[in-house]
Amino acid sequence: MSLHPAILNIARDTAPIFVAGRSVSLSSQIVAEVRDALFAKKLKPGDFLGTEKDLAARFGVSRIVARDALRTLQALGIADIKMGKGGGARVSRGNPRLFAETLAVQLDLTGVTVAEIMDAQRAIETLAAELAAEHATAADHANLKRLLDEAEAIIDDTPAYTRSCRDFHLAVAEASHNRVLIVQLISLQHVSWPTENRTLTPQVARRVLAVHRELANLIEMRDAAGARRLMDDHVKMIRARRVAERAHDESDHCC
Amino acid sequence: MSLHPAILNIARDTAPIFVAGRSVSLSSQIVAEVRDALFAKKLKPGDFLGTEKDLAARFGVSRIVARDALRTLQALGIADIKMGKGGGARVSRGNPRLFAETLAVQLDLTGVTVAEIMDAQRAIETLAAELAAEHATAADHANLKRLLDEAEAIIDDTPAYTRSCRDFHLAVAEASHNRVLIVQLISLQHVSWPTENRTLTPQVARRVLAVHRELANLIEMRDAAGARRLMDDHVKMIRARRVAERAHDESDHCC
DNA sequence: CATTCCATAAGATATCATCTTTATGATCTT
DNA sequence: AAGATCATAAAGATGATATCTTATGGAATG
Repeated sequence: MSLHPAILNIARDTAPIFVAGRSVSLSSQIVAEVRDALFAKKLKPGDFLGTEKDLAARFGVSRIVARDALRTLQALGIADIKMGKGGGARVSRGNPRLFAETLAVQLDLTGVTVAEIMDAQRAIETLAAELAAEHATAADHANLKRLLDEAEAIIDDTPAYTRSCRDFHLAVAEASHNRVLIVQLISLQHVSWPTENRTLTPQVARRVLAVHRELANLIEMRDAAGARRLMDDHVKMIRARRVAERAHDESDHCC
Repeated sequence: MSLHPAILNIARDTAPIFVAGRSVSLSSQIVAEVRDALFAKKLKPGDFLGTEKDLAARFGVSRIVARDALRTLQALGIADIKMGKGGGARVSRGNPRLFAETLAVQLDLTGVTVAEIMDAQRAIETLAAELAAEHATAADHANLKRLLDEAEAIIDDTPAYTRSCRDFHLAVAEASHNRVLIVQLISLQHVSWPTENRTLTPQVARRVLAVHRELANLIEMRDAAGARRLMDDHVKMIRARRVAERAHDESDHCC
């Protein structure tokens, strides 16, 4: 039997079992079933969920319904679907990127401001810096230094330097070894980080690099409180710049 | 024309336009188109996306493909779909609950620990307390007091008291008036907050209530630094309790 | 206020197209 | 002749299409 028993307990009969009232769609019930099985540890990443035909047969529904359910599970990042022989749906390993985009969409739809995002980013990054100072490994220290050297080499290439700075901040979060903070930072960067940094002057770029160097130093010296304070000030500065940029954009659009 | 122009620029011909290679599915291309239109501010919440038939006709695909795309957009929280006359798909207003569940699933799939979640929660809640002290309105203060009185009345009803405490923490986040922090806290609570609190003694419950009262006071007195410090200690305490509970559960399962 | 009508999503069924893995077989090389 | 390599076919799966029927929700109608 390829399908996990947890999935089967609802599809125990050949006849359709969902027909009562049809208050919610059949596909959403399948989705709920799989999600709950996941939370209940009856399913784990990598487990085979079955092919479209499998699911249709087991739940006593048409292939369309099974497809709808798999489309939803796929969008939710719960299932990975492969085409071709040996294909079908499997329980996904986590997908931070997909999740980051989902958050980005939701923040966009909610209409949050840059200030709100940057404040949340400050919350995440200050703790990340603190925990990085406590938990960073030699590999983390080396990675931070590599990024700093790379940044210094491309300091005049504004787009590349901006990307490098983003990677440095992410590397600090990775050094905290807290995957929740990492995922949240990726999400927020996806929304907040500019693709082009028009107001970045060489002077500012050098000051930012100096702060990053000091931050890497504090982390390596395991000065958690110092790293937290410096990151706090640093992100406050970034926040001020972003808010100013946004205000400038708005006034541009008005005129 | 009911559909937004941004959607149309890809469906400019009657003949199928996606046929080249079919390297990615037609439905995913429609999804990408809508998502990008959203990010590019060509679409905003409430905008009509069209009915299944509309989309199928405009993109030159079958109704099933349009369905698949709508299923995905729905799962991503981008589209709301209504049945019946006058129905169809519209761009969604934000849906924090959906998002919270998505995060919960991803954290589950990634296999993060309680400690990681509680650390992230500390980051969010300490800043929320700080900002609440700065931005809370009279309505926020009243809401916090109402929740405290409610908690005192039901302090012996453990499940209800646990829920009330969760609501208090959420109310603090709401008093910060930062929607990103609110959404993130909802997500984390969805994963971390126990449905039943077996190790909660009356003594601990009273101490928690006292801390909450002091926190509400500091917020009302606009003592941002004090509120932050107190929340920091409070969440650290909660973290210690949760980690201990989890360790106890693990050992239970082993024996 | 209840009823009817109708547009719409939800669901079912059948069929074909396309993709991907796997097995097979022919050909080339040693 | 044995083995390696590449082309090809088969099989199993999703992707896509067409055409139905059914359930639902809203608005017009009585």
